[in-house]
Amino acid sequence: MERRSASEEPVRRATMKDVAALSGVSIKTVSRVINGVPTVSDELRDRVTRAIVQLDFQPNLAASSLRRTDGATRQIALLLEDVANPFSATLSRAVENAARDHDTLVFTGSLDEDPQRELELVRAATLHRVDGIIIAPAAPDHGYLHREIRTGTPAVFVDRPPRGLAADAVLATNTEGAREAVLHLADHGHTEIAFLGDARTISTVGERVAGYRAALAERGLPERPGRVVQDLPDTASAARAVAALLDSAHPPTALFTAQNLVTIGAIQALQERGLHERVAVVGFDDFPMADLLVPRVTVVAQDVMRIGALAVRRLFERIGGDHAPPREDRVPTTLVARGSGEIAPPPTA
Amino acid sequence: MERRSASEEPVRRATMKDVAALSGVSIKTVSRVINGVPTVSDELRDRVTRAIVQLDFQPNLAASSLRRTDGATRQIALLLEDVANPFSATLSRAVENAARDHDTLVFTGSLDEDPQRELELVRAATLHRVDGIIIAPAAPDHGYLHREIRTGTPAVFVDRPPRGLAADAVLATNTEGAREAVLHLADHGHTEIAFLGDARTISTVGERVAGYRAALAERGLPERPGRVVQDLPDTASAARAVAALLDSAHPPTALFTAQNLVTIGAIQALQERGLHERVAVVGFDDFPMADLLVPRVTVVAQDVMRIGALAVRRLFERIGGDHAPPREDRVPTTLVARGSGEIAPPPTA
DNA sequence: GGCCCTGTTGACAACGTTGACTTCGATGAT
DNA sequence: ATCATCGAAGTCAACGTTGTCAACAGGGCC
Repeated sequence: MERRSASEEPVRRATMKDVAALSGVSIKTVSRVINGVPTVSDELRDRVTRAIVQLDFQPNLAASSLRRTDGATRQIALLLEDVANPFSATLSRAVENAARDHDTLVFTGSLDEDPQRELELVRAATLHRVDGIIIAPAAPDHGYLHREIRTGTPAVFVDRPPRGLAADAVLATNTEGAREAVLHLADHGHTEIAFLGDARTISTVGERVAGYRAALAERGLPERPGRVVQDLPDTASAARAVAALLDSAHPPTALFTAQNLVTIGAIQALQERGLHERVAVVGFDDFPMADLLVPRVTVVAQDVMRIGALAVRRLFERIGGDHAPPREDRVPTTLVARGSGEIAPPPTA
Repeated sequence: MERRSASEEPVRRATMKDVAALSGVSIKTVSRVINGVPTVSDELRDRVTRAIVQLDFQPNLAASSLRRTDGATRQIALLLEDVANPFSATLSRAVENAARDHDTLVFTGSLDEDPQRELELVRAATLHRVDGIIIAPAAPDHGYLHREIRTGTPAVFVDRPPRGLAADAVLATNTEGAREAVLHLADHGHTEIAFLGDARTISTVGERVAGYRAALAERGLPERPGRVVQDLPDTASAARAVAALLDSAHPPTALFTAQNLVTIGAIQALQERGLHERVAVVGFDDFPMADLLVPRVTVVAQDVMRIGALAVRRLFERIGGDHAPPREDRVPTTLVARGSGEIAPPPTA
């Protein structure tokens, strides 16, 4: 009768030494087999391979990266606003997929728009000696990253460009996307179009405002005072801002909402007043369920998978030793017309 | 005139040796200061601390975990169905927050319901010597994990229990939640309630069917043939299944949709037929936008943050050396009535 | 047959850190 | 004054791997 099964006992992991002993070769030869060095005879390679399988040997990556010249750890960090929001989650998936091709694992971390948290997470990432960092930054200045880049941890920015630092960036065509959204509304007859966006400290907001203004100018429309509302941090404040606009002397007939949560807040406000079939809305950034709402929501969608894939490619070029000057890639947006952006203005303005 | 700035040159990272040299002590003393060993005089501690700051020294975690007896790497893996889906994303956030308290970074990986991918990712995780694994499994059998657990990588299951392996699990009260949902529909007058779920290989589905049947029995309602539809892998197939039910001889007046994507597919199908204000729906799992749809969607919500926090706590107990028999924690669900679940059946049945 | 070259293998040190042990001087008891 | 004791510091080896270099065997060439 067996008591607590012997298999419960913790078991030591096999090392190269064990593999070497079992296959009757030197440790170095095991190392060569593991790393695919060609100058190993077929016979030894066979013996070693069999021993590896038999012992379920996995090389110790820590020891390996400690000794190797490049010190690669096969892990990168992905720092995002919040992994629970759709944009970040999709990006995370894109990065994971691309990193898989490089046999690399991805740490994800959420910054919550908190510069302090950004510092901590970058610090944690370098402590773990990640091979590189992809970051959608929260901090207003990224000079602090210069030190990390110099010590061999390259960084690629996504969604938002670096400030106070020359580094690679993969960004959406914010200005063009916003312009297209507002032109779309104008071309459906709207002359009274409001802009709603989140914190103006976020550089994408500035670009989107610029696109909004460019479109108005292009169609010869005036920008009325109070029509550009910024610094809306969440859904609720966006809803309040829309309510205030609708109560103003000259309510807009169309809204361009420059961010996800703002779009949702705006829709809530319109629904509450029963105006969701009357006031046109185009949002920046697609979101799940956008085509289940009534009306279905027209958006300017970012190609998030592409952004992620490009960022990873760029990062691995840097990891591979590319020292070319930093580059900024822009990924085009797509207008997805679903209904809310095609609502015509009321006949009498 | 300076050419390419000297600061572009890669810089060697400081080691304990550098810190020791600068502060005039032995490497061992530096190690003691880093690890907070009390038997260091205040003066030396001061000198070392200053040198650490001056050199921006960060200990090499790889070397440390290589040498330490416990071999801790301060990283855990979180393997999920797909980080881009809301349940997984929220869980990911919960785990990240909890892990932060342990100065631990989190690798996330997506399994896509692919058992092969699960094996690969677990393998990658142990290759990186993570301190532990939290997994929402895809594979039908987890015996393979026994080896990893024995070699010192504990695993905690979330959302779905382990099979063929004794391991900790943190799960929702699936049966009770489903029962509550169906009772809710019955108590609003429905006698013709359909069940729609995803792949029956997923154990949660079985529990939810059980809850459905329990509720029917409790209210003395018969289970009509064809009313339990399973194996709906995505939104589109769920929509088709609902369409088929509505076209049947005895269409249900209420739907219990046992998973996120199924709920969304069902709503799409109802919207297409203009029945979304006629047929009652209660979904398992909350989802973003559920309260923006018309009608707003009644759901049985899981406390995902709690599940994540419990899983991390349990994992770190294991990492800390707890050898108690595996435990299964159940986290209660909450019914959130929003409208779609309170639609009454048509007067004439 | 001797020499050099090539191709395969192994011995050894080193990566940066920590555990075990030693050293040294000061303290306290006798 | 003497010796055991203790605290604070240091020395050394080891963790598991890889880079460097040396050793060796076999083959082709003169």
